[in-house]
Amino acid sequence: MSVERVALAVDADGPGGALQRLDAAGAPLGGPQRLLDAAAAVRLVEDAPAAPRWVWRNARTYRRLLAAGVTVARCHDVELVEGLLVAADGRFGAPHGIAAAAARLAGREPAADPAPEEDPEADPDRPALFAAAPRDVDPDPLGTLVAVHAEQQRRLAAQDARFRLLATAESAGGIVAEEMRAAGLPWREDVHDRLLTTQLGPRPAGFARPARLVELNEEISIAFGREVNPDSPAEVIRAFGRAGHELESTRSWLIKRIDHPAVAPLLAYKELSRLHTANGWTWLRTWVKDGRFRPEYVVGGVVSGRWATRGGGALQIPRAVRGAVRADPGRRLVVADASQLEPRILAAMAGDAGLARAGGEDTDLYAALAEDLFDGDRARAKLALLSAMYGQTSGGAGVLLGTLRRRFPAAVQFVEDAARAGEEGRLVRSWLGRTSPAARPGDEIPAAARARGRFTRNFVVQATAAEWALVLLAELRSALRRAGNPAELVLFQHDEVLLHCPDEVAEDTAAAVRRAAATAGRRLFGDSPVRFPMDARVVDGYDEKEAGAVEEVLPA
DNA sequence: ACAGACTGCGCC
DNA sequence: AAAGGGCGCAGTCTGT
Repeated sequence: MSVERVALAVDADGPGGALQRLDAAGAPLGGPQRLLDAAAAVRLVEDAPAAPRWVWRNARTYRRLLAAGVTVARCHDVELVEGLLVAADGRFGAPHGIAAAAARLAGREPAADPAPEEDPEADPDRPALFAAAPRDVDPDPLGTLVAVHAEQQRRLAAQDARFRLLATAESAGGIVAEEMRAAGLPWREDVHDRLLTTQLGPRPAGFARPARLVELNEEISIAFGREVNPDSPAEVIRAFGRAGHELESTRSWLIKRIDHPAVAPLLAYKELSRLHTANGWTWLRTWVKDGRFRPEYVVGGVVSGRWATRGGGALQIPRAVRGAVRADPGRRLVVADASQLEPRILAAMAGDAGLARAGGEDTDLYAALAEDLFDGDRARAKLALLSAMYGQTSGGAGVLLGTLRRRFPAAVQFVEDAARAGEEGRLVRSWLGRTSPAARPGDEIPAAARARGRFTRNFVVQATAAEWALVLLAELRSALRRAGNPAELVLFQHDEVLLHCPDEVAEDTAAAVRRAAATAGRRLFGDSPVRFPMDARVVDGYDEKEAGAVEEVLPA
C-alpha cells in the first residue's frame, strides 16, 4: 500500500518530533518514527517524488517548519477539519481542538478548547514560570493525532465530494495564512508617518493628542459655546439638544443633516480621531517591524468561513493609510480583487439562468443588470441585488426586489428559501457544506426570527463566496509553486489578494491570479456559465488605482 | 478599580 | 409599516 499521508507532531520544546506514515484512510503504515529534527525530516520527505499530504494538529506545526525554512505542498489540518465536521453535525461552535476530538472519540464529553494563550505550543520560548499549568498534557500526541485523523477520514467519506473539497481548501487556507504571516505585508513606516503628519500634524509627544485634533476640539467647543468632548456621544447629543437639534445617536450620517457650525469640525474630528486611534503612530509602533506588518490570521474565524485576524485589524486597513503599503525596490505589488463576487456566487449557486447570463461576462455585472432592468441606473441595480442578499427592504429596496424577482425568480427564491429556513430555526449550508450555527433559545420570537432569517439569507451567499476565495487561494498558491514563481501572497481580504513579487514576474503573477479565479469557479460550480473575473493590477503602492476603475463602496 | 456592554466607524 | 449580512478595535459608559 502506498504512503498517501504522513502525520506529524512536533515537540513543544525543541526541534524534535515524530511522524507516522498513513494510507489514504489514515491507517498506520509501519510504526511511528522519532525525529531529532522535525523540519529537516519534513524537507526530506517533501522532496521525494510524490510528496504526501501532511497531517497535523493545526497550523502552529507549520509555523515551526516555516521558521526553519521548510514549506510543504499540502496538508490536512485536523483542528480546522474538526470545526467543519462538528458544524456539519449541527453543533457549530462545539469544542473542536484535538483534545476535544480525542475525548469524543473515547466517548467522553469534550472540555472547552484551550484559549490560544494557554496553548502549550503557542510560545515555545515562554519562560517556564509563565507556562500553562501542565494539566492534561497528552503523553502520546502523535498517537492521538493519528487516531483523530482516521476518524475524520471516516466521517469525511460519509460526506459528499464538495464537503471534502471544503476540508482540503480550509487546510490549504491554514498553510496560506502562516505563509502570509511569515512573509509579512510590506509597510513603509516613513510613508505612514508622513500620511499621519499631513492629516493630524506632527507626531505628539507621549499620550498627547495631535495638534489638529486639539484645534478641531476647540472649534467644536466654540461652536457650542461651552466645552464639549467630541469623543463622548452623550455630551454631543446634549450639546446639539441645547442648540435645538434632537439626535438619537451621534452617527455621522445623522450629524451631517444638521445645520449648525459645530457639524463641520465635529465630522472632521471623528474622521481624524479614528485615524489616530485605530491606525496612528501607536498602531504603527505596535504592528510594523522591520518594514513588515504581520497580522495573525484566523482561518475560518468568522461564522461564514471568512477569515478573521487577531491584532492589528489587518482586514480593515483604511484607505487613508494604504499608501504605506509599498513594494520593496525591484519588486511590485499585484493587487487583485474579485468583481461583484457575491451576486455572481448567487447566480451560480441558484442556477438562475437569467442572472447567470448577466454574470456570464467579465464586465460589470451591476451595469449589465441596470441596462437590462433598471434603465441603466447602476446604483439601483446594485441596491436591488444587495437587498436580496441582505434582506434589506427599506429605502425603496422592497420595490427593486420585486423587479428583481420577476426577472430572476430562481435567484430570489434561493435566498428567500434560506431566509425562511433561518426563520423556522433550521440550519442552512453553503455550496460546499459549511453549516450555519443552530438557532438559539429566543430565536422563535418574531423579531429575532426575522433577524435570523436575514442572517441565514446572507450566510449561504457570504459563506459560498468565502469558500470560492479559499479555493482561489489554494489554486493560486499551488500554481505559483508549480511554476516556480517566487511571488509571495501578503494579504487576503475576503475577495481581494495582494502579492509581492520581483518586477519581472509581476505580469505573470497577475495572469496567474486571473486563471486561479476561473479555476476556482470551475472547482465549485463545474460548467456554470457564470464568470468570476478578477481585476488584477500591477502597482508599486496599494493606494494606486487603475485608471477608470469602478469605485465599490458596498460589498462586491 | 475593573470588566463587560455599548457606541461608532473602519473594512469586505 | 418597517424590517440591511459579517467582522475588529478604541473609546465611553454602566454595573459591581
